[in-house]
Amino acid sequence: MAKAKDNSTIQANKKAAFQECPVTYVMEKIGGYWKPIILFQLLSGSKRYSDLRKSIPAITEKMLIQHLKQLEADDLVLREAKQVVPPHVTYSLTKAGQGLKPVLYAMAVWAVDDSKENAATFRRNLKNFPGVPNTP
Amino acid sequence: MAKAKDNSTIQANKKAAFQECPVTYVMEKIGGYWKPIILFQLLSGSKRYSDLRKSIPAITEKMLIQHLKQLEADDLVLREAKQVVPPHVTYSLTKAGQGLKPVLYAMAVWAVDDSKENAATFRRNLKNFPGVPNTP
DNA sequence: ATAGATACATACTTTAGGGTAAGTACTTGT
DNA sequence: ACAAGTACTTACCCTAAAGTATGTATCTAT
Repeated sequence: MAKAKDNSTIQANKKAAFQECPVTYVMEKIGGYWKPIILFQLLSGSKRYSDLRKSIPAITEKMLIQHLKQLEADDLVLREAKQVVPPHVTYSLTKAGQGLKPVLYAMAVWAVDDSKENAATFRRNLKNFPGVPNTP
Repeated sequence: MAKAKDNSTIQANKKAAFQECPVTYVMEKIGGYWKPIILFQLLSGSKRYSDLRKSIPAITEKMLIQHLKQLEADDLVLREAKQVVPPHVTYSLTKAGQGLKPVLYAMAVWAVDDSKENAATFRRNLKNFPGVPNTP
């Protein structure tokens, strides 16, 4: 993981929010660009490291293991390695990880609703999203 | 808002995830240290700017309006200003904002569950959290 | 012999977001 | 005359997270 300075306001705030706000607690565990996507992939069953890489082509290996390690440390995914050579490692959701299903589902429902209810806004957002050509 | 380079991988990935992953869509809207806390404050009813400041003492004014503006742009909160002088501005949740209630609730439920189920891990996390004295 | 597949690791750079500090405009109370 | 309260704004700095690039060990197939 990335090193973290012990005495910075940002860390203090993070800690406070982490302790007091359950939503932040969840964010810390499933936040970031890749974690939700990885978790989503694992919702459909256990996968090998290389399978994950293939099903998420845009992710770099660094990001992939980094987040897998983090998810493992947070007891959301389980790593199982067969002691063979060519290595064979599978990742799956733990019980706690499975428990996130309703949370992810609630989020997905809201997202679809929200992007439908104001489809115009949604499209505008996408248009104004940095790095998107205006009329492709 | 903070500037964002138009041609960066991070923005491209963000956009892709934003488009494809509903969870990321939600994260973009309620993620960050402060947004959940602000939203939580507004769940209990509309509040004045100064009230929000008082109920979230640790937040700076910059962060507060910055996120309020963002939330307003995302149509999650509604800003209402009385044209008087001393200004009088109230913020409340829009319908879309209210719609987040089940999402936030699901997250809170999971968080409590998770931090109970492995209370030891939770405490260890807190202990190892950067900036926390080992035995206060 | 060498290329490819497996599952990582590690050094180094960039960027988005969060933080600090100070200022604005206008009015009321003392 | 001046402090205090209202709701912001703006310029500048710092750090954590994301990205780039390359390396490692072992075996199999060609």
